[in-house]
Amino acid sequence: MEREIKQIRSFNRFYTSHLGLLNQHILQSSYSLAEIRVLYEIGQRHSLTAQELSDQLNLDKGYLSRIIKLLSNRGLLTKVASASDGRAYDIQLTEAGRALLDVLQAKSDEQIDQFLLQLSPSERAMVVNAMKTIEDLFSTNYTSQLLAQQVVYQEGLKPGDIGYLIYLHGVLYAQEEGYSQAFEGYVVKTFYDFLEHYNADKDKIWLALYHDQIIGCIAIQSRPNDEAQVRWFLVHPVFRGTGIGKKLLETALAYCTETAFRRVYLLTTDVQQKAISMYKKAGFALSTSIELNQWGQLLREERYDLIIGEVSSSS
Amino acid sequence: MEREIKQIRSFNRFYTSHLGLLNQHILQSSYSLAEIRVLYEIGQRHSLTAQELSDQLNLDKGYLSRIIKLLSNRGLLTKVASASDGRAYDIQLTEAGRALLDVLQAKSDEQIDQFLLQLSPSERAMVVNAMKTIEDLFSTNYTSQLLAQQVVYQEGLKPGDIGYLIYLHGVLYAQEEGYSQAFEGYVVKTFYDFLEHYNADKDKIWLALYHDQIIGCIAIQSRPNDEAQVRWFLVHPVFRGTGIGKKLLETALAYCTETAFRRVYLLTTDVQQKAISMYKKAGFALSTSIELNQWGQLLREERYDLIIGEVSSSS
DNA sequence: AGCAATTAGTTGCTTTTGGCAACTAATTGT
DNA sequence: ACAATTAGTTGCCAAAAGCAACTAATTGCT
Repeated sequence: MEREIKQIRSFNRFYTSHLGLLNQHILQSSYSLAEIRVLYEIGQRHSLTAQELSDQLNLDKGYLSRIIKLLSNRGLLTKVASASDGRAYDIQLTEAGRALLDVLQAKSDEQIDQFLLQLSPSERAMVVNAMKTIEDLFSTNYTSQLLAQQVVYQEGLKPGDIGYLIYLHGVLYAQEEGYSQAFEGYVVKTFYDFLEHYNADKDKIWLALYHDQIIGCIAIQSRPNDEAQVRWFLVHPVFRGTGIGKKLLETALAYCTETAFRRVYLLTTDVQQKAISMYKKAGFALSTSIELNQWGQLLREERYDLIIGEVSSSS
Repeated sequence: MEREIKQIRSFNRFYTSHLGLLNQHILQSSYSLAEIRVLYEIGQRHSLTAQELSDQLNLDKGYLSRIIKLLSNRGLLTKVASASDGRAYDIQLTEAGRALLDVLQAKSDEQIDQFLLQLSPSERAMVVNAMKTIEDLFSTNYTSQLLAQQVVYQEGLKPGDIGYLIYLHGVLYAQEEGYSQAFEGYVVKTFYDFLEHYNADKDKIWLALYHDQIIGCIAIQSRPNDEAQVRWFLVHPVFRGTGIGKKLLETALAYCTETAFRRVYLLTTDVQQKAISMYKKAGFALSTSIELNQWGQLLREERYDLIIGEVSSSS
């Protein structure tokens, strides 16, 4: 936690100075930062009262009153007596105000553009994704359900995906279950096996992506005798409980049905209760289990099986 | 690009208001924002001159001079005549200044803490990573040389490292050489092989880390007959040309010498000219080469060998 | 309905903030 | 060695911003 606070503090200082640079062009215009913020806010929200502005921008109402008077004198905005409150005014931009705002915005956009040009497309994507992440997580009305709405599903792999999946397994299982480094080696082995015997007609992998980042995964690996194994079923903790796991599992099982696998099985450990309950809901039943001392833990490895066709659709 | 600019503009407004909220407690103290920023900057960088402060914080030197005088009068900082420049002063915090800064920082930390408590550990990690990314890519002194000064070297692996290394190989070789997805599968295989025959006494891997992120790597895999193979030699493009590759290679070869390997070899392709020139500088010589149609490219795979003891130290 | 309390907005007054230019003294480049 | 540059200071001034007293409309309460 200490380290995280330090990082955030550092970022705040960094971005303060960055925003300062961005706003320099405004300081060179004949308007103050506060004036521009007022213009901007009105532009954003069509019509509002001085009170709302003062709340939103944290400006003293006396100061704000003068700013509004000045902007009004210059013909950038109009005050219309409020219909519902005789004390208040609805403030709106005039055409001139809108035009000025557009010019200022274009200038600021140009600076952003200038900066973006120095980056490669993938670096740009990184920046934008990082900003989205921060905005999403900082916004007070945040729920993981909201994040989940932006998740995209995709079948198949692009370069880097396998590595990232191994990374996720290594990091998350270490963090959550205390698995040792050896577990990641095991994951490498399973992927090696998958790729070695890869059959494009039968083997499939699906990813759940949030802003191009993998946050969920499931795969079907074909086995002899029309059997199939579910592998690498994983949902990033932030996104759990939002239906992403369910969706992935459904996708994979639907595929098994249509591809005429006779039986689907999977291996898991007893610590994965959340996943196990999803398996059971989907019709899987425990078939065998063994004690293993593995990955720095004493674990019970369980095998679950599902006979296709026998599923009692319980959704 | 248009979409990206819009996203960034939105983030800037969002974070402006966020920072405004964070800074409110400072405005309630008896110091101005500028004064606090000065204190903060001095606290961060132990000792600096007014000039450096002015550059860093974008403050007018006249204004800054007065701020420094005021803070000095209040006993928060001291001016020591610079040893190297008779015009300049080294500015440092006094104990009182440090104490004040600590109090202010504690207040701001408390706010950040309050916010972080609402997030899960992995959400916190997401925020911190996103901030790091932005900071890295935005830093105006985005010269890799400067970034490289913050790079830390480390021997051995922690959970997630192998996956991340595979990820880096997959992404970078696809981006830079156009290698197909199959290349990443090959990397998985090499890691599988490494882990399968892992011998803690002989096999080693070194990482170069920037803010805990892997940006460079090299490994030594022991082979029969006192031979060793150099593997996964990689430096993230942003950090190339900063001596990180050289340092990694030197570390690995020094290890080979002291571990009494007789011969070191490595496999590479002719497109890796930058790496090859480093190998040659280190004493490696081309031994064999074959044409391969692999990973979506027509490549010449080359083997380089170095007989230990025969090295003509050319550094 | 009537009256006290509250609220939206304005204005006068004041302090603080911060920019600019002229100045001193030390340093650098040629 | 001397012009040009640089670090830092100071005087001067305008813009920015806070505070309190004020008007006029609204709300709440009995």
